Amino acid sequence: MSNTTIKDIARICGVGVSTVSRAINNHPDINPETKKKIMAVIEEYGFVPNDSARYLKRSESDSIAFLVKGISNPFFLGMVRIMEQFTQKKNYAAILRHVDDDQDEVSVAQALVKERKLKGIVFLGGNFNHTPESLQQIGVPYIFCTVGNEDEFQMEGRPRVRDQVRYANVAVDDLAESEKAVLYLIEQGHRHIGIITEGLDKPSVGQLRFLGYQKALRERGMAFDPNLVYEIKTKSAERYTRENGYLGAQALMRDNPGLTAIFCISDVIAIGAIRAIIDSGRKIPEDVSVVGYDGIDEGKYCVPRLTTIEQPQSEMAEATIQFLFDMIGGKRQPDNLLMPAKLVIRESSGSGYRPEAG
Amino acid sequence: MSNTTIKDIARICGVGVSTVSRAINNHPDINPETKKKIMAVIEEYGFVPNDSARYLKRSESDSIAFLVKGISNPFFLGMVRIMEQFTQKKNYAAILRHVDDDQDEVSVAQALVKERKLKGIVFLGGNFNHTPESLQQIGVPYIFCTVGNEDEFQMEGRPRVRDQVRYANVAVDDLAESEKAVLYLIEQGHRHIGIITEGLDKPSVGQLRFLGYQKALRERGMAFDPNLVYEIKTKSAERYTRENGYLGAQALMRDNPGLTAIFCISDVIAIGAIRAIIDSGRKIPEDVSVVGYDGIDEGKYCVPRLTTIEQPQSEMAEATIQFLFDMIGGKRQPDNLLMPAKLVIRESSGSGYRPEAG
DNA sequence: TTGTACGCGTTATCAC
DNA sequence: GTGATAACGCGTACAA
Repeated sequence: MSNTTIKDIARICGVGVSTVSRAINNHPDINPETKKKIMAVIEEYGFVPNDSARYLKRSESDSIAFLVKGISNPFFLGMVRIMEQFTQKKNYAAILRHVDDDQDEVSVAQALVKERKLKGIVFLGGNFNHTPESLQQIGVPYIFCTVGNEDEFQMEGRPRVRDQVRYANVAVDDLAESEKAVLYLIEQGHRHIGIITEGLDKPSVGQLRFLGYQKALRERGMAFDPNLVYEIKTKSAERYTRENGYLGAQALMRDNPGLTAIFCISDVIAIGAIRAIIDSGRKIPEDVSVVGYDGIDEGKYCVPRLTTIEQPQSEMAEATIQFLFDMIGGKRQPDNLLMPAKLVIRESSGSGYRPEAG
Repeated sequence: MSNTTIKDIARICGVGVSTVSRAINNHPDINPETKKKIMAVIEEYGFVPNDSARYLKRSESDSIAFLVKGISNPFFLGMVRIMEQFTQKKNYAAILRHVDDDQDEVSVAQALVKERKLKGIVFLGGNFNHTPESLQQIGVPYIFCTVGNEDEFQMEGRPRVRDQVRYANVAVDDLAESEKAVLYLIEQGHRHIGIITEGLDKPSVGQLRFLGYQKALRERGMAFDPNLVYEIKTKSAERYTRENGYLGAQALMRDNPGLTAIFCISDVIAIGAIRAIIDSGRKIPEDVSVVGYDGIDEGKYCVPRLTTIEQPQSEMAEATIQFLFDMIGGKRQPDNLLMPAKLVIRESSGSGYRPEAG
């Protein structure tokens, strides 16, 4: 039977429930022999305490939660690993949860705070689209990490949430970094630079990186050509896919005979683009240069190796978790932390100067 | 304050707690106006019911859990998505949880069964190393999917768990499939086939696939050469990495001048191997052929495209979840389901016949 | 060192 | 339609 409770164990052992409880929780005030006997019975009957009851009873617990938005991003999972280790060293319990794309992570957070008496929360991924009210109701320190920053969005005169609630945020400056990537391409002599992006119609990292692309062009006095923009519009949740990169590069090459470079807002997209370029018979980087964004492992091994904006994964993870614990300890106020990313030049990009025919 | 309870809401609204409960849970027997008023107060105070208390009270709930072992395997996550949809159609709730590598998934399952009153469980990933006792204590139908099969392990006379507990299992026949891959290479004329594998000292898919490799050689009367085996021995949890594939291929090429093919027990490893081969100045597949195992998306886009054993991801997911619901409904007994995989020949493999010098 | 009794926050079962 | 009240399983004062 699966419904064994602590009472059953107590009855079987001929002791009180509190004694059984003490045995389970390694309390000091218990006769070693009694404990041994109880543990044996627990083993025999396969008794497992009901966590709901435990958490309900517990008034507080040293634990923090990692809420990852969007399944299966290897970049986040690497960060989670680092943060979990840190958490463990602080003798806190780490709770890792995925949040579906159509779920509101702040609601999940609120429920978890109540249920597990969290001390703090780290939000990973997704875009910032929360109301000041919902944020205020979280009730424990929290921090956003690698979440699309709201600051540079085109907000139609809507007041910034940041001005109403002080929330903590650790991120790379998406706009500035993608600007950096495109400036690099321009300096290499590229004059027809395509971009594969997504989410232009809403606050998103895609939008931010697109704005950086535009800014770089403007800065160098280059005209913006909508023809050079491929926007991924898949309905499905997963948009950062190789397939979309493949499709995007195909379309850009078809519509722009003079194209010599493509900036992709993610490495995975760039990998797909590379495949399409090669399949079209063009060479990388001789005919077309490709630059990605993220700095994932795959980009170091693909052929050719990918030039990319590398996000400082471990630094971000450490800064985030340190910040959270500082807030929990009352040693620091919520703040906006911008981390510097690095342009890593590898084999997928090169000069944009062409012998020129026309 | 974050400690608002249903009682507080009731008091504020001037109603009883049961009325509030009815409002929250969309019960029919409630005055629409009362409900509206209550919902407004709940909204205002940001009240969130405590899930621990809910689950504690609830005697049963139509929900099943997906326990994924090992963080971040895109293959599992694709399957989970399919199974979640199926679950939703059956009007069951799906609970997705990660299990750390050093955690026992069966223990986690037991706790979850108690806490959330599960109807069934799907275990994904990891190796089968459970005792009959622990399995029997789960108490609800469960099924292993893509879990290292125990059947072909070298068990040193230990009785098979399968003979003591009838557990359900859906998997690809790792041994037979990798045998298939190696037979293909032999038929292509390869006579010096390396293997990059892992976990030879313990029951694992690595061991199984290695056995398939050996069997293929034996079958074709080819001698087994330990020199052609590279075993990944990293301490860290992650062994299926590009880096390990890179290192493995380097070592194999160094130790075997006549090497013309490498079989890798996973696609990710194969991708790393490809990079090492190219870096060494060799051509794929002209000089060295590479075959992977899994059928991940990355293998369809890498350069060259990867020849691999493709596991039937969606078929496995569907078979698994269907089987679980059949068991829940009492319509089917636990059983062992072997799914057929497919050898997909792409660009990374070719003929092993060489002009021959020596 | 051990046992009894209460309460954690919620839902379900009753009466009203 | 609504409001008391008894569980759910556990931890913990407190008494013994």
